[in-house]
Amino acid sequence: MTTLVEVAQAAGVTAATVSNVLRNRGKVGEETRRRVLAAVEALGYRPNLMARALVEGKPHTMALVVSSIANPFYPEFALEVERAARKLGYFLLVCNTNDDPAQERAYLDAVGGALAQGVIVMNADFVQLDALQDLRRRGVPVVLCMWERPQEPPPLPCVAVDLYQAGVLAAEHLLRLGHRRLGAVSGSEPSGNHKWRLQGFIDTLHKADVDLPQTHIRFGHDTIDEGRNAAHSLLAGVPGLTAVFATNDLPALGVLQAAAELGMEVPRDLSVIGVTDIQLAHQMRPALSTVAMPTAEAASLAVQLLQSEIKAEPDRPLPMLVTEPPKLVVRGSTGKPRADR
Amino acid sequence: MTTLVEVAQAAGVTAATVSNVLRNRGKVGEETRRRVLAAVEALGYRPNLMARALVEGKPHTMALVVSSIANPFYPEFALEVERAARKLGYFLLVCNTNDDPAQERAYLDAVGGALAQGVIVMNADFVQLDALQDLRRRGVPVVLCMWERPQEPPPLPCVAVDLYQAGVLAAEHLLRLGHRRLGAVSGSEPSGNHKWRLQGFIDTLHKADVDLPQTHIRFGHDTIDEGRNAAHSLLAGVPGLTAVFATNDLPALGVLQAAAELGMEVPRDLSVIGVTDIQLAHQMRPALSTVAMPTAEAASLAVQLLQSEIKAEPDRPLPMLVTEPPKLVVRGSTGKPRADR
DNA sequence: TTGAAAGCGCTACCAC
DNA sequence: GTGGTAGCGCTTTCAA
Repeated sequence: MTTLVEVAQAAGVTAATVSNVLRNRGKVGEETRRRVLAAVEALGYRPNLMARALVEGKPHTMALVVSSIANPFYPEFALEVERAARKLGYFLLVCNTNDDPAQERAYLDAVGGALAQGVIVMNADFVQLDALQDLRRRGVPVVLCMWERPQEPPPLPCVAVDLYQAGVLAAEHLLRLGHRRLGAVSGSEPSGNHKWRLQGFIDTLHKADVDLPQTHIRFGHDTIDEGRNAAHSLLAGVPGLTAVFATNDLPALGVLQAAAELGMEVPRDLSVIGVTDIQLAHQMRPALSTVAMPTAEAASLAVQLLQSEIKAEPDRPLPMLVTEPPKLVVRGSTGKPRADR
Repeated sequence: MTTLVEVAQAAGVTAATVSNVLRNRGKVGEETRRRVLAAVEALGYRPNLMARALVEGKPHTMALVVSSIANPFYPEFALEVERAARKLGYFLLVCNTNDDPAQERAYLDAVGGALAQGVIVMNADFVQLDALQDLRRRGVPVVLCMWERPQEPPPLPCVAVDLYQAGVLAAEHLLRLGHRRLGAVSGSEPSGNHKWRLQGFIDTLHKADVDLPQTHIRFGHDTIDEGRNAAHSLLAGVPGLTAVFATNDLPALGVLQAAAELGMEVPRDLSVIGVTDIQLAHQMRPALSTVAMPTAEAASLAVQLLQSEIKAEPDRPLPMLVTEPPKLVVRGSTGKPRADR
């Protein structure tokens, strides 16, 4: 590996000068600069980022902790985070925990060990808020992203999206279409993150004097397969449903499949709506109606917030950035119920 | 941030001893060790990875360069690479280039600057083999992964999968079912990476005296949407097709959708087969028949190969690791053609 | 068994 | 403008 000193020797100057040239820190003669640049080129020199990070006291890296990169939402989100981070001059280290607490700890320790200057953690059912608080107390900038209920903030700096509102929008849409017999499929456990979305849905139905009994709800995980299974159970257990709200797009796609398997036509026999608007939502046929999260905005806010945490005084009050509200996106999977229902 | 020296002071020893305790480099008294560990715990000390990397001459990091993390294959693959890398004690830095050469260069420069010890680059139409060779000449360990034609190796260390064979398997499967009027949708340009798969398909048909004229082939990119469009064009332009081979799963899913939109039932009216076996392939309905790539194996071989490149002599001959051949996976999207066709 | 000291490659500060 | 030099936090000889 070529080092600064070698370049300096080749150019007949000293390391300090080479460094000045490379960082554009004024004070460099035009001819010297030329010679240095030539030497850099000739030797194929690349500055050692580790050394630079060490002396500057910071690696130019942010970390993003996600639970499962296999869930398509995360790559899509990571893409946006990376874009935002790069704009600010950071590399992004994607840390995939596979829902394994040990692995999450390992990554957080690494970040604590200056692997990155700070970390964005995606809010998920299993995140250990106290571990994150510990990390923050030790001085590591931490941002929790995609907190779902701005009204009840977590004990960490966070980016929040009002997803109670997502449930409201979904319910209003289905009610407006005339649905009165509804079911729901949750992509998390009853006490999990999706509870707000579900509550928004239920509350809105109630206001319209439509009931959503427990028997019309299924809980599971955030996958197509579990959505399909839940839908089979729901459609078999509760005849006459005309619409299903899934708390996420992946289970919503599963519901779509279950409907197809049962010979139901969507949206004629069953309307289906999800939440998030992942790419698959519009790529499927029928395309999925959904409540879109402001993904790119959340990603960019998270990066901004992390940067401000990196620069912030240690004991300022907990900041929370709230995104635009989610938005209804109507596609082919929702429609009026059949007149005979 | 707590440093080694602070821990040492707290424990009443010197930095060297703390280091010895932490690295388990023998020669430490039982009681000293205890005191040191206590101090580490009390101060919440985490070793600075940058400093360690600097003195050891290597960060414990590998980089993976992918063109588009939005393509679901890459996250699935990255997951396996990370798993394999972690087993060997490396962190994985996922570098997403978005098919942007400038961004790719930036990442490769960073790796050249010791951001990572070496880099695995996913083979894609746009990878710049010469840029990678330059990097390698500069002493950076580079592995090209998913080279599609072991018989014609690239000028870099690589992990190859025989995907000509994938075309062969797909063709044999369709022929065996009785298809004689076939079409193909390629997820890359005619001269792109998928040419081998397509060639395997064509050659195999020829051997069975079945022709695949140029008019039965559409070229595009590796997405659902382009697959759908290509299929619409194909099915409109060539009536009577009974089966379509897509060189990748994503376009294959697009073909499935186009068929549905045209009111064709799969596999009764049209058989569809893809290549790769991404997760979506079995999650869709009908589930997609496909030729599965040995993804996990390729990932693990890539990591192994990179590690051996990291340790290798500079001028040894170019290594190539070849995976198991791809395997046919029959699901619901292929079947016999209708008797009247 | 423990300590002292020399760097790893770089930046930043202060002389010249 | 340019050079010398002191560290950043750590590991690793080599002495004690």
